[in-house]
Amino acid sequence: SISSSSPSLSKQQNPPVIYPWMRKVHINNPVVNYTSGETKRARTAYTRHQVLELEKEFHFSRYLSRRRRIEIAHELFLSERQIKIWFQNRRMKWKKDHKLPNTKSKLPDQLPAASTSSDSS
Amino acid sequence: AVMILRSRFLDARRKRRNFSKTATEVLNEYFYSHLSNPYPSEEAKEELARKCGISVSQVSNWFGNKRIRYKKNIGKAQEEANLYASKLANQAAQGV
DNA sequence: GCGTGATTTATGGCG
DNA sequence: CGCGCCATAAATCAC
Repeated sequence: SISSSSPSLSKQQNPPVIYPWMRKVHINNPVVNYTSGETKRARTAYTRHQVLELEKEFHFSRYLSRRRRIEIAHELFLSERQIKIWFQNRRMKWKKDHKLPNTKSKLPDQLPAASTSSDSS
Repeated sequence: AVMILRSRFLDARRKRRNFSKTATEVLNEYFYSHLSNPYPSEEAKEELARKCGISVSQVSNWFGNKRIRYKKNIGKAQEEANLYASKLANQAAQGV
């Protein structure tokens, strides 16, 4: 009676292994839901006005001077850090949108595939 | 003003489709066979994307969602984990 | 209402 | 040193 109490359970042999990646890592300014008891991280949703102004500024220039960053932060009631991060994220999105979906540049022009049939998977 | 509303409500996720069954199968097999560290390299992502007929970004999205949703409910995912673990074992036994 | 793929805020590492 | 890039976390959206 050390480990296996009953051999009839043939189904799960699940080791509750918790690998490091499964641990919660970003647990700042938590918000508690009292009806369910769970605690989750707060993520502010920017207002339509804030996003609109940020988009306008991004259209004007994709990078922000320190001076302009301070101005916008005050106008939109966001922190400098939030403005900086928004522009970083926006540049990443811009890159994703403006890169060709067909990025096969590393593909050798003629592959030794030769035959036009018999490919199955 | 209309453009703003369009950009806000007519973006890509409107026409969201689920991936094919075989694509999901391929992704899950990779995930559960690398459960100790389910972070595919860029090359692995490219191969998975090719096998699944989706983009590398979509592969990244899938792993991001999978990791978060797995660890949010580890117990619930055990069935799926066992399913793919036995599937892997069968494949290994048959030398696939 | 939930599942799931995509998007939006936010973090940390590294150059 | 700060700042940008990048992969990623976590919450949320939208179908």
